[in-house]
Amino acid sequence: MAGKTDLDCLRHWRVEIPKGRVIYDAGEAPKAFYRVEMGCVRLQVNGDDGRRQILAFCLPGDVFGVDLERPRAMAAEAAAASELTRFPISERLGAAWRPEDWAGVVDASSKLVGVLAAHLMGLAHASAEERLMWFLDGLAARQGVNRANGALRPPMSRRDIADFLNLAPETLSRTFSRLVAQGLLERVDRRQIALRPRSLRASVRDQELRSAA
Amino acid sequence: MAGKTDLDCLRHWRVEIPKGRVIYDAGEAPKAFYRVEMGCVRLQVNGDDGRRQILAFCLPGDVFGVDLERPRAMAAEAAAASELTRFPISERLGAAWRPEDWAGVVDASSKLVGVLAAHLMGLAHASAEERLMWFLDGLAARQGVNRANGALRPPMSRRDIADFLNLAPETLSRTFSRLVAQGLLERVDRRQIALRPRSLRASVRDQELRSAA
DNA sequence: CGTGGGTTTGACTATACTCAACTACGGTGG
DNA sequence: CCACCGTAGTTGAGTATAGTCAAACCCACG
Repeated sequence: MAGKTDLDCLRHWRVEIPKGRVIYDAGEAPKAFYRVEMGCVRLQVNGDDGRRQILAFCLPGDVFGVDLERPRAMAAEAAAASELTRFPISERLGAAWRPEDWAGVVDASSKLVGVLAAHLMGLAHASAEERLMWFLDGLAARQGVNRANGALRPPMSRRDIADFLNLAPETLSRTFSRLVAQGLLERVDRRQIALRPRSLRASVRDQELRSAA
Repeated sequence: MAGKTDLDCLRHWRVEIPKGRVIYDAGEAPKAFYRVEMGCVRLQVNGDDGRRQILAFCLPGDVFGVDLERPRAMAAEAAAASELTRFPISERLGAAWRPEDWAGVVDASSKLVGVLAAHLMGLAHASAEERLMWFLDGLAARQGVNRANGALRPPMSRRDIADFLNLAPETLSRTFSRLVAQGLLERVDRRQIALRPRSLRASVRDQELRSAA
């Protein structure tokens, strides 16, 4: 969702958002779009029965809220204390925008489409273990890992991850434990996780199968 | 996904697509976007294991393929014999486009985001019965029903519906039967379905509960 | 008239959910 | 500084829902 073009030519400023704050809600008229500079924002749809589905996590560099001209289809909330750049949308929407600006917005929107498509695919026909590994791999690729020990530090709560993967929090927790038992993950400390490199996983699986046989 | 602005000012022409034909594939460079005039197009992601997830069905009036400037995240195939309007994308992407044209593209893209968000929400935490009713309600709202008997005629195969709802075809079939048994649906003929109006459903549910007690 | 793909039904299984208890951490106040 | 409390997370037992494998069926097609 990172914009390739230079959005900084548009009017913008920084804002700080505490954890849990609603940035915009579903149904609102769009007044701005945003870029994440620090922290983590979750895009979500809230069901009428209190359930929620998290559609995407936005990390530093990601642009969100570009679905203009209509009531917001989703809400955006800070999953962690965050710093954003806010790009207000004027009434005379984009009349002064250059083609590059439009292309940047289309690009961001297209990226969101790609992310949602990948998400839908990730959830489809995948077991809880596969979903979690898919999520962690994606997170590691986007946010990077500690070079020393390969540790990963998800900025969002377990609850958020569960709602993202469409799992009950209990199932997520159990799945974590199972992956640790299989040697695919390691708990570095309370909030850090070390991922076994992809290249080693096949052998781990083999051991698993051999010991089962 | 219907474009509000007048896309017809852009260069375009009609194309006919037989059922099952691939319109574009995932990973391709985008060469055009399209509007459905007749028939039905499915947007899908194909898993490496032969599985596929259908992300959206595009009906007459819907614009798709506006995710420009990047390899396609998804494939588009004709779910039924279709007629499309093709809008080619020139190399000098949109240099000659007016702001309204850009707005139209952003609008179509935003709508797709909304559709995917709704889809993700529809699949999340919903039983097979709820998913199917959600799908049929949505289809009836978009495509309309036969005024005489309220019958609905899905243009896509059961297999497509199953892949859209992330259900096994067998489960979908069973779910149809269960809803018919509950009186929420009726099979008019082989391919037509009559939906019980929303206003009557509560009473049907009540009967169901009373007979169970 | 025969063949074949898409669809329906059946029996069994596996996976994730629910309900519930328990634990560990972080923040707060004495 | 330590005790307390509340929240988030983990673990356990039982259940329910949808998936899998397998077979029958039906209409459309040649």
